[in-house]
Amino acid sequence: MTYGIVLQALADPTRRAIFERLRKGEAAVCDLAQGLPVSRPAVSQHLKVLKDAQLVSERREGVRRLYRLERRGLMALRRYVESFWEDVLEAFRAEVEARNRQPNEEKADE
Amino acid sequence: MTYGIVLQALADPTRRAIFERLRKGEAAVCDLAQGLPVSRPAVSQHLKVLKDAQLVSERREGVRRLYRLERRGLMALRRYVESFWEDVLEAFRAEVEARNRQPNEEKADE
DNA sequence: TTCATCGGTAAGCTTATACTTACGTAAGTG
DNA sequence: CACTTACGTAAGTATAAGCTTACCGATGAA
Repeated sequence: MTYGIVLQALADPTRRAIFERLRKGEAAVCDLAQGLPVSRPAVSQHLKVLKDAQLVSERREGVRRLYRLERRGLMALRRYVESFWEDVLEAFRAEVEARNRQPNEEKADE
Repeated sequence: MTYGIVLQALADPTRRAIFERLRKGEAAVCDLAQGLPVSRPAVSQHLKVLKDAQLVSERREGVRRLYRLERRGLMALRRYVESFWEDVLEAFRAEVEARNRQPNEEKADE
């Protein structure tokens, strides 16, 4: 049930850019802001959203705060997508099979 | 780069409700609207977004239009999530290994 | 202490977006 | 033909969301 907030967090392009940047390893807020067309406070706000979605986590080192990828949010999203994927594949298989069985007719349900 | 539009489409709760409803099989617009707290035109607009994201497809049957799940959008999202997932898992394994090598440091994380 | 750096938060603005009602159109029915 | 049903779209509106600047606390160095 937590995949909703994850999807919403990843819907924004700037947040995705931050998220994808963290793939290369942890980074401080000012480092992240430097590669983006938005201000540092905007990055802070985005990081809060990502953190609430458990997509990133934070660690303090002196005066800096290093952000990194966090597994839980992505795991929730993965579960959601995979369960759907199985359904979609199953529906696809059933459709192909029905088509092969009766290529000239419509299929009945169940 | 088509996963962006997919994420944005699935970020909205009403659209997710529609999407998840179609798991049970195809449905017409009026059927979908009946189970939702929004008007039928709103559902039509949401379906357009889902269709643009290749998450659903449409088929006409008489005066009705039956919508169903479409694989391509979900496939794009799945690829995105899986590639990230591998990175995250790899980072996690590396972290665990580093922790095991030097168990004396303070790592009271969990 | 004083100063600089890092970064979170508040306030305000602006655009995006999700919703509504009203209307137009295509397909089936009497 | 008229009439109904099913949808999509246009226009307008209200709220959400992302951005900015300004401000403040926390940390570390001189």
